Amino acid sequence: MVREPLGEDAAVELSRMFKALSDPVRLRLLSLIASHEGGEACVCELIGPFDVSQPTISHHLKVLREAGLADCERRGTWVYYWVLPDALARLSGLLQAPAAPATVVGA
Amino acid sequence: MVREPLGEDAAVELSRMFKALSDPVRLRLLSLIASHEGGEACVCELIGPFDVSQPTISHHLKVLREAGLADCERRGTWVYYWVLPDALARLSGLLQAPAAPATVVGA
DNA sequence: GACTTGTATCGACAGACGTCGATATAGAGG
DNA sequence: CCTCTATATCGACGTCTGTCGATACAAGTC
Repeated sequence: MVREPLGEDAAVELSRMFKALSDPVRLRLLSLIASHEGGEACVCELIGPFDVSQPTISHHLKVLREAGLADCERRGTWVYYWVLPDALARLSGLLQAPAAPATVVGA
Repeated sequence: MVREPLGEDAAVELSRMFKALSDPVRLRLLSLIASHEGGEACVCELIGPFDVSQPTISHHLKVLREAGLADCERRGTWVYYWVLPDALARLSGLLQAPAAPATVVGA
């Protein structure tokens, strides 16, 4: 990001991912999933911690999935979600550069 | 983020910063500023690259400022903007952990 | 002071977003 | 097959957001 200006297409794609992170409920969902044992969590464990309804949680999980930040799988009655580390790593790397102006990260 | 669930207050604050990154124009503005010589750019250089009006660019710059991602200073007729690296580094660090599950980053 | 250029603010509008209650779908178990 | 639990989808509602044109403000120049 600090090396060269972001292209228009790249900016559109990246902004979609950041938009998925731009809601407090979704951020907490993501961190609940990521910090959960085994790196995955059942939806039924993700409803209690919030003051919003079950359909709203389901909506937010869908947004995270469609942004490519998480994925899920049904196992019997339950659905389990996990974070996609590569997506987060990509965003992290994008923001990282400006913070270390003197550090040679190359190679 | 992977260590422990994000608190409600922290999530609200962080989501505000991510929201500032959730628009393609703002992402490109930020990268234009960051990649500009000297790490800062005059507003007059930030209008040409976009298809939106000058008031819209001014609005987006204000959003970046209010999110704590950038700051500005007037010098005579012109106003210069620069990125606040610490803010980006904080977001970067938050997203970084899940990407390196086996790497010991501690110490 | 009048004029010009650079930047910010204002008011309006269309579209997107977060939320809800109601309801549909999926699978397990009687 | 009926029921129960878990999850997703639907339709509606109020609010927030990105955009614009018009205009205000700031600073330099004549």
